[in-house]
This record gives sequence, C-alpha cells and structure tokens, in this order.
Amino acid sequence: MNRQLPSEPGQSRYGALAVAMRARIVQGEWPPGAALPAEQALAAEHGVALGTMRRALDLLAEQGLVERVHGRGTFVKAGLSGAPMFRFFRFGDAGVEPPRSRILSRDKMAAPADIARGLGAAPSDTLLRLKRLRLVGDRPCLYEEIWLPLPLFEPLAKGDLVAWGDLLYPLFLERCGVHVHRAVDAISFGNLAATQARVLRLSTGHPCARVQRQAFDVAGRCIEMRTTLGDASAFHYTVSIT
Amino acid sequence: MNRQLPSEPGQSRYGALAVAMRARIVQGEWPPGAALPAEQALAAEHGVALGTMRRALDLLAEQGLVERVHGRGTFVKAGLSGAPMFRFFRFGDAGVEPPRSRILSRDKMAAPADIARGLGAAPSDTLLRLKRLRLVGDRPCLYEEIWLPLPLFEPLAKGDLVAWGDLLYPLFLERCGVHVHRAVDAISFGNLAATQARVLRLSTGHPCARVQRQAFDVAGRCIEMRTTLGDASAFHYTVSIT
DNA sequence: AAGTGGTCTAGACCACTCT
DNA sequence: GAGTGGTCTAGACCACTTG
Repeated sequence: MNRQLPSEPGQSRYGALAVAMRARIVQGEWPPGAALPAEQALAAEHGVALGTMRRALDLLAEQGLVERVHGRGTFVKAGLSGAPMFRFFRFGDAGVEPPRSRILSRDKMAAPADIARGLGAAPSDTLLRLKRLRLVGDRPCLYEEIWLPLPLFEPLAKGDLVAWGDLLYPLFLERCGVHVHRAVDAISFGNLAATQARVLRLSTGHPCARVQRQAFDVAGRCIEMRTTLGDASAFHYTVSIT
Repeated sequence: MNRQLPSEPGQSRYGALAVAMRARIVQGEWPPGAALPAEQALAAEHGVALGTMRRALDLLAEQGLVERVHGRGTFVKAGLSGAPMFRFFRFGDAGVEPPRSRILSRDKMAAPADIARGLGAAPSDTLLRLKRLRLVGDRPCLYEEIWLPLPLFEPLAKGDLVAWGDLLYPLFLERCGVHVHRAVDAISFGNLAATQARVLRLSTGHPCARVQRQAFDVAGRCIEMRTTLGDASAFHYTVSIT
C-alpha cells in the first residue's frame, strides 16, 4: 500500500517508527519490565509491514531500550542494575564477597560549576550531595562523591540511612522512580587529598584513579554526577578496538 | 526453493553464509580494499535469496570485516590505519600538529614469558623488539616497547630506520603484508623505571599510565604485543555503558 | 543510464516458551 | 496448542554513485 515517501525524521520509515516507539516508551505507556504488544499488533497499529516494524524494534534493542526474547516477547529494559564501578578495579579479595557501602555524609548545598552544568542545573541550585565509602570485606576500596538533582531526589534527603542497602540504583528506582538507563564514565589519574586518603587508609598524595560518571535516565536527562576514587595500582580496564 | 533446514554451523543460514564469506576474505580471494561482487551475484552464487545474503554481509560489516557504501559497493576493510594511541592521552599541543615517532632501538631476542604467550610463540623463540618514542612537537610524550613475531616481520629487522615514517601499521602492510584488523588495549597504572623516565624527561618513579596492546590480523592471529607508557596526569579516556 | 546498496512489502515456515 | 520472536523468500521501488 504505502509505496513511496520514505518519511521525515531521520530518513527511513523504520527509523521514524523507532523514534515514535521510543517516545511512547519514555512517556511510560509501557513501564520498565513490561512486555510490548506483539510485532504483528504493532505493525498493524502503525500501518506498516511486519518486517518494517521488526527493523524498528531491532534498532531499539541495539540502543538498549528494549530487550527481545525469543518465544516470550519484547520487553522494556529495566535500567542498569548492579554495581558496575568495580569493573574498573581489581581488589585481591573481590569476587568472593560482594562489595559493601557506607554513607559518610549527606547534605544539601550548591554544587561546583562543572557538576551543576553536567546535571543541567543552575549554578546556584541546591543539590543533594552524598559521600560514600565502598568496602570489600573490611577493607576500604573506593571513595565516592555523588550529586543528585533536588526536587527529584527529595525522598533520599531524609530518613534512615541504614535501610539503604549496598546499591544506589535500585534505591533510586524504589524511592524516586528513577531508572538509570545509560552512563558515561571518564577515566583519569590524580592524587588523593588528605581527607580522601584518610578514609581509604592511604597516604595523602597517593596516586589514584578517578572515574567521573554522568548517568542518564531513559528520557536522556542527566540524573547523577559521581566521582569515584580508588588506588591507582588497583585500576585495570580493557578496551577492544576495531 | 530451499525451504526447511536452518543449516549447520552457528545456526541460521545467514550466519553460515557470513562464516563462508569470512573464510573467502581471509584466504585472500578479495584483497583488502577491493570490492566484493554485487549482492545479487553473491546471492545467486550461493543459491539464497537476496535478503539472506544481505543479512550475512550486514553481519560482516558489524564485525568490521567489510564496509558497505551506498551506491558504490561492499569493500574489504583495510584494517586500522592511524595512530590511535593518542586517544588515551591529552597533551596540550596535540591536535595542532601530528605526533612524530623516533625509533630508539631495534634488536632480536627472546621475549618475557607473557609476551611470548600473547604472541602464541614458544618462550625460547627469537622475536623482534623495538623501542620507540612518540613526540608532539619537540616534547617526548609516550614511550613504547613493541614485540613482533619473527619470520613474519623479518623485512623490518634490517634496512634504514629513517624511511619508516611516523606510523607503524602502514609500514606493517607495505613491508610485511600484515593488516592489523583488531586490537585489545589493557589499561593500568604504574611508575616509570629510570631508563623510561629519562627519555620522557620525567623523574624516576613518576606515575605513569600503561597501555598493553595485543593486535590481531584478519585471521585472528596475534601479530603484535606493545606496551605504551605516558605521564599519568595526561591520561584521559571515556567509556559509555548501557 | 547503469549499477550499487537501502528500504519496504507480503507471506511462509521455523524455533522457542508457556500453559 | 497457541503465541511469541527469528529466518527466509520473491519481488518492487528508492537513493546514491559513477561513467
């Protein structure tokens, strides 16, 4: 039927379909974890052939927005789950026991200019700041400073810290309804300041690896700025290039 | 026509086709840079529908083995070209002028066990070892130690070093017929030994970033082990996770 | 104008998962 | 067995590149 006209947005019809489907997902028409309607149904609804809708869904799968499972269906992806910070570091006894977390401080204040800019906030905006220590067994391994935008993360600004558990992202979801969908980590090397060195039980000026993370939700808004510091000699990461 | 039987290797017919095409490419039926026959011709030759052959070629394109250009054809990829080592480092005046190279030494000797293992060589095999300095302007920036397997790279073991130019991979291709197709870089952190520090004009024990590279040709054989060292404070790298 | 890859369709059958 | 995504086909038209 619809023979000509490739359509408008990117270029191809399946590209446009992917954009449309992405919008419906972001607007919450199907919550994370839920199954989308069958390909046939979606194709009919949008008035395209089955293969075209498949192409669109495959695109969204490549982008990590949905997950396709043979014989079961197509599901909205439920964001980043685990504690992927430790993939940058090798601590001797890791892998045996899961890393634990301890919140060192929690306060509200204006952020440095680069942090505010990363979050898309005004330089004078008040944000939520967390300092956190991550441990393997009893050994302090990573020091983190985390900035969160404040109307959104108000539920974390009060209440008991003990009930938080070891992972933040599941907490973001339960308390604030925020799904972390994508993150960008910038790696560099530096030296520990005195206070940072103290909690990590290293000497001031000790070489450290710094991972600056910017995390985004499904809609593409930045919802977290995080700086992680760890002993440089424990750092290890592998990149494949083609 | 050929309705049933999904075929053997991986599972799908297009998967098997991709494997077959990969073999033909690796065996040199079409040299790097050359154009493959048209999809129609290949599909007819293998007795499959056009769409199936397209799927197979798309797969090879994803894997970086071929490159598809609209309206022109499908081409065997010519391997890694540039000097992608500098993507891990930010030196102030980089980007303005291209980095230069200076070979510090060239000799034949047995390699440490891990190097030999990485190259798939016996621990006692004699290999070609290069030490190289990379400069931006007149400023020494990176120090490299490069190990190459020896029957293959014999053409580099003799002759004038001045004619080598600033990039190794094009040289590998011209002199030895080796295409670097894929590489794996392992990033870690350490301190400069005395000799390394001297050529980089830094102090002994200065913090450094270490990039350990393992490079492979189209057939998947490791053809280079390289260790690159640079000032840790100049290191910078970004990872996107989903 | 001819040749290439890119998109779209319509319909068939296969493989997996759940009940 | 019913429903899902995965594969394959056959043929049409579109968009880009080159002579």
